[in-house]
Amino acid sequence: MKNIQEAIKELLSNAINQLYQIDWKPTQIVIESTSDDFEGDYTYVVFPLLKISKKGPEQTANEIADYLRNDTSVIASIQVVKGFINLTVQTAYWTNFTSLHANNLHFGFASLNSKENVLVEYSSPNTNKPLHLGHIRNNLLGYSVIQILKANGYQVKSCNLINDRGIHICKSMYAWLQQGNGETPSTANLKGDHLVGKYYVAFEKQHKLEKEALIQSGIDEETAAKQTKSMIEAQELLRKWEAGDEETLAVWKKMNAWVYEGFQTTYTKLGVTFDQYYYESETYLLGKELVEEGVKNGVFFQKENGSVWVDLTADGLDQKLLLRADGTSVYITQDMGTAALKYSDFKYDKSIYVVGNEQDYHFKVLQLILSKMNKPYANGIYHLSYGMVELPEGKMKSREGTVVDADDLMQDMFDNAKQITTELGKTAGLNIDEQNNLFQTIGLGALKYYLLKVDPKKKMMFNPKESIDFQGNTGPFVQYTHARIKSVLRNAKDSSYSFDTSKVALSVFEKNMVKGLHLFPSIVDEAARDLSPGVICNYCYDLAKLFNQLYHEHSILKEVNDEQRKFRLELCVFTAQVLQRAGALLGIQMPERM
RNA sequence: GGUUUCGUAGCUCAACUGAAUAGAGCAUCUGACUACGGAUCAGAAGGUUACAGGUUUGAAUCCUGUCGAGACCA
Repeated sequence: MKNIQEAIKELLSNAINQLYQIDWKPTQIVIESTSDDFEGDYTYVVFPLLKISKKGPEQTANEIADYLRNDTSVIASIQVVKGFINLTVQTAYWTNFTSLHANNLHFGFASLNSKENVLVEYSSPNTNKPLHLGHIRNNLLGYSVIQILKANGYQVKSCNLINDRGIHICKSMYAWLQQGNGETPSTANLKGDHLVGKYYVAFEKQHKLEKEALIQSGIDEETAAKQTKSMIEAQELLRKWEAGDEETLAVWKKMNAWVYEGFQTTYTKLGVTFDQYYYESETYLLGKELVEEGVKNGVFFQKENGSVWVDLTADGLDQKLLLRADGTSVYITQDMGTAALKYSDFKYDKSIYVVGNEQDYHFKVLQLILSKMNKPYANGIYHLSYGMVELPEGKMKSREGTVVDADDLMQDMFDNAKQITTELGKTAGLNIDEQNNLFQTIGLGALKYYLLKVDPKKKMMFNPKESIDFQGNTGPFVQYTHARIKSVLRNAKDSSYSFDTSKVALSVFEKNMVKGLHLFPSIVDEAARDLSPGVICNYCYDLAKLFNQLYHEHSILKEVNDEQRKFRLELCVFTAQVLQRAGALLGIQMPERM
């Protein structure tokens, strides 16, 4: 069966070309869904055509409508309102469509691995403190984008570049060595990442006290910050680390191992996974050869003191340092090297970096440099730049303790789900494991939906004092609808739901439902084009809402007309199937009951 | 100082990339069947899309300026 939009565009282009002696391809025609206030399924707006028709909007619309009325195989009726042609599709198209795809578990998805190779880097945490709300947004976004791309046929691999070295981890190490008394996650009864984070905070506290003392003694703040005992010692640890000092390396390995264990627990709870891990301790020296290569080719230039720069002023940016006078590299140098490494590992066509929008400038520079060097992987680099999660007081700051911890938040969501579910008396018949599973599914569903429904590019607000809703435009609303459908299906007596497509009448509600389902493929496509899980969220909500409206207006199981009842049951199957698979694109599970 | 992103209902977010009366949820108020699940459904109220110009048959959307917020680069 031909896609209905394509068929309509073809009819329209035929009509327009015949009437006005031009040659418009069907692909040039734009149609849209008819607004709810008017009768019809699809609408063509004639205004762009007026210069060619040399007639008024209504007259032009009527001419086209009259032409289209000759062929009723696809279009049942046409209404013209001012410059808008509203087309109503034959009912049989919708009933056939339902019967054809209700049980099609690939509906809306492209065939597997039919498109380019994509590498998605996401999460990329530092190892000196636990994950927070910002990381959750990153992780969910990365995971969901991967599922969306896979559904569109891309071959996708994921990676996580862990920032496991540098001054930040040395700070935690110093504080632990000073004050830790050999404390471990098990003796402290604390997740490893939280334990290390505790010492990071302890370091900052001590550093602040020492700094204030120095300022009291007349030293300016900037120098004071560098000259505290704790900072000097942490820098010393970093030097030892770089020199390969065994004792330092042992502490570093031990504390990082604690962190990884903690991270893994959080990742598992969130449901995210990675095909490959990169560690900065192994990649931070990369990129220097690329800098040399660039100097040789004249893409970069060297200043008298030996430092290497690239001049991006012609591209509207500044001159950018690539290698310091003492030969040490900067962030961008490493990232150049890592890009090369990733390319040799994955031979990607596209490399997506899920990183916050505070690094927009950085990625612009990275891509520009690599394309100036004519690297084959330069054009494939794409920075999926997402907005920060803000609190009512502003940005989260670990130093000021205004951080929403990832594990705490997930626990809160679990507790809320438990409380609400119990209050509603929906735990009957479930054993403890099943209950905990359910609370987890609902709590995480609410959290994931909440974070993913917002356009990734936009910053978003989170108020810890107002708990995330379970009603209205939320994850649990969609989950509830799915559970409700499953309940209806459990109670159904019919052995088969196949129906005669010509013997079914469509009410407004039934038709809206079918049209909603019909949209799914284009939604999956749009979500990949925009790399936006929010598109999927909004769709799930709309679809669930359509079902609930249908459910209220029509009885399904008690419908006496056999064909109509089976048709509605098939709609149930179809809707549950689409909700379940759309949810999977978001990492949200759809429970059988809740 | 330069670059850049953003500003939509009291709050949190939409708006198919320029179309018909700018839509949802939360919060507030009102209502719903002895029905297959009320975490639901129906309704009311809430808007000069920050402001001022411009382009267009048509602007929240594109252009210019102003104000405000954030981020980044010295």
